[in-house]
Amino acid sequence: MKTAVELTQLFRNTGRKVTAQRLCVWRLLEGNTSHPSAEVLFEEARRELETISLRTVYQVLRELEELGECMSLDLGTGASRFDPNVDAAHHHLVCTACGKVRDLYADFPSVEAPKTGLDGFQVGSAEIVFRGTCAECKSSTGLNGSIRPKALVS
Amino acid sequence: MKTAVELTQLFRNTGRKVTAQRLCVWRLLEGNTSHPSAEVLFEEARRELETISLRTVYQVLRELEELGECMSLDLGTGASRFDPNVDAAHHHLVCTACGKVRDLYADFPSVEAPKTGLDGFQVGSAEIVFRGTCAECKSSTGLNGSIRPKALVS
DNA sequence: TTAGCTTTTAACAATAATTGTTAACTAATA
DNA sequence: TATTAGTTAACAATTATTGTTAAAAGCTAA
Repeated sequence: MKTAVELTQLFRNTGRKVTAQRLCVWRLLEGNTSHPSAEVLFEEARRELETISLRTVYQVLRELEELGECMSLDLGTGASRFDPNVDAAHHHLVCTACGKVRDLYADFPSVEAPKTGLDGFQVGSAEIVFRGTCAECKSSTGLNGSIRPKALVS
Repeated sequence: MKTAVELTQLFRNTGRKVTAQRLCVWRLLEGNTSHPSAEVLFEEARRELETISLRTVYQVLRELEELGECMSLDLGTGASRFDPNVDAAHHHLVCTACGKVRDLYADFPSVEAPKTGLDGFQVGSAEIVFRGTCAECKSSTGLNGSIRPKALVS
């Protein structure tokens, strides 16, 4: 987790200007464990910077990703989710009812690709996605909204 | 893996007519380990049934999914991939260069969610996605095309 | 402080995957 | 064979995301 000063350095060092938008998106993401989508970040950012555009949020997210400050996750919830936690190895719990994503810090020592039977496939990373129902959705009457509103309702 | 006769029964038993389109899509998927997208299945289906439409392929895939005959996978390759292997526990190797998906049959005994620290999250399934480079892409000069052409080129 | 260059914004257009819609046609089954 | 379900074509629509353009705003180096 970087400080604002370090981030500023990083922007400068990579030939980028230190703008309110870049800092804002980064600040909203920093230490954020809710895995927000671009849209959600946009809404939050607007509270601080009323004129920020969704376009800029997307741009900044992509930059932060290029800089290794966050990663985008494709968890089948419709939109990419952004995770600032790029250092610690962790996995994800995805609620199939409401789309909420939680981190799971657990060591799964056996999770490494076998040496044989890969036919030359070179494995770089392993991600585990646990799917299920979060506490709120379990106790609710199904009013939480679904993970992909339009796609699943039909 | 069902036989054509069993599939026919299944369609009839669920009040569906046994059409050439339904059988065709199912046949193309049956025992198929290439995790094709709807588009790919459409192209293959057209060789047998020149008049089949992409719309119908999507419809049939969704039906087969509802019937538990296949599952759709969201592996970050842009389009959903369809897997007829719904019985045997297995995981996936995804080539980040060309988008190819391979099955990985390996037992990862430790991969089950911990009992504690879940805060009421009820885990239903665990999927492991290994990302890396397939043999062909490793030995190629990068002419294989990327996993998400438009999205990654920019 | 200003000039210059980068960013942002707005306002669109575009793309890709997928689903919805309608009407006409075709085919399965009772 | 009549009925009903399924298919097709031909679109429109949706959602997430990126591209584009021109104008305005804002960093920053000098």
